[in-house]
Amino acid sequence: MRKPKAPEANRARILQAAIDEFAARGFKGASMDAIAARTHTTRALINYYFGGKEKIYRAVLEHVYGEIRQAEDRLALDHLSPTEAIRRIVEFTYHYYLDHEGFVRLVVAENQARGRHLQKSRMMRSLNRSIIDTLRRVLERGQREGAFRRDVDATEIHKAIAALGMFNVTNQYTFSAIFQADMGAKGDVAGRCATVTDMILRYVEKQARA
Amino acid sequence: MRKPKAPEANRARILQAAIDEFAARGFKGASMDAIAARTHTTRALINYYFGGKEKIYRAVLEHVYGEIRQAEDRLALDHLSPTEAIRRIVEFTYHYYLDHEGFVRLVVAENQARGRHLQKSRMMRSLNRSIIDTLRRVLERGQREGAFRRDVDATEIHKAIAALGMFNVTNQYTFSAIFQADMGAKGDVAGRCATVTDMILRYVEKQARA
DNA sequence: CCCGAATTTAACATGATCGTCAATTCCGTC
DNA sequence: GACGGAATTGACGATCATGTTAAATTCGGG
Repeated sequence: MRKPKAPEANRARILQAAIDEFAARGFKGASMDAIAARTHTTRALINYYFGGKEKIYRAVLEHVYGEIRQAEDRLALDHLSPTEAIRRIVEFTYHYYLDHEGFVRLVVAENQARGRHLQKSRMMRSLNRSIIDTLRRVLERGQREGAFRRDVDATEIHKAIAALGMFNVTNQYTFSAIFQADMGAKGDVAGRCATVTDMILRYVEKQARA
Repeated sequence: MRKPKAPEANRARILQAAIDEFAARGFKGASMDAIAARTHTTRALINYYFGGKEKIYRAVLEHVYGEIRQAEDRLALDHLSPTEAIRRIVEFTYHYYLDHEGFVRLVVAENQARGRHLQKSRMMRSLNRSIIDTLRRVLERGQREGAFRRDVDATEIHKAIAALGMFNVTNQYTFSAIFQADMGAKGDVAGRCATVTDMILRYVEKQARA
């Protein structure tokens, strides 16, 4: 043991502040001083811990991606019917984005940067197999039971779920301003989530309902 | 008449350069000097024409939104069956986003800024009624003919079309990096567009097909 | 041919941000 | 209680970006 002054706790607090700052302002817009201010420390200390803006940004990305994958793995789907399992996945995803706008904003910012920082992170490749596998298992089960169509691709379904769920958060400002329709966490959230669930289910199920 | 040196042509060239620069780097990331360099002029001249970074950015937004709405209005849907009309709308939107990544990136950037600049622009409100009205007319026609469900909302459908089309462009970097699936303009574009069309049609049509 | 207003340029002043480094504080250990 | 390395800070220098201003240039009209 050497110097357990506050290294771990401090590191975690700084990381959380960095998540908030990068989510709020993007990579370029975020200020190291602002992160320091959020934690009552100094810019120099953050560099001492993480080694620069790029480095701490990468740490932020890895952290938030790890969190959502972890949450996805906690979904208990085995005892649900395929239809109910899909419904649960969609609703979980829809609300996860809604409740973690910071995560969504980080993903968007990273795409605006053309994935430049993500590519430099090796750990991503392995971390994200699980959600697709989970979805694929449900789809195959539904196909075996005769409830789902045969020609649906798990990746494509995941993409649709992500797209519909993210759009509700990412485009809430322009869309609601232009079309005067509630988006994000405002208005009839449950109703809009049900619409998305319906759309996905109608696509994967063999016969239309109602 | 006073001094028609090169004001209009210059102004247009500067605006186009600004569109490219803001699309490539976002509001904060964009540099007035970079815009000037793209047009072989100087930063001071741009300020002379537009009056500052905020102002020219607003001009950029109004211009690109005007362009897409204009293109949408050129869709000739009256002689198509409701189903074919929807198909055409989806395919048009999907490809418009693909072919105008700059527009998409501007929309994303503006949402990341929480629509701060868009709100300051009065002209937006009026400009964007048309696409929803067009869609609503098609849906009502389909309902009268008995092909479409009664409980579908035009705004909600437009949202879904926009979400699925935009995601293909906006999230191509993280998504394809993580899930090794082609996105954006790479891979089986036609096939992915067909998937989206299918999903929308299955949602609005009364009975599932195939 | 010259004037004056519209255009265009060069240079200035200001402020923000980042990384680094030497110096200082802190705390467990001997 | 002194030591030594980890933790933390304050200050510096360099870079970059923005808006302004005063000067210079251009061109149509008188």
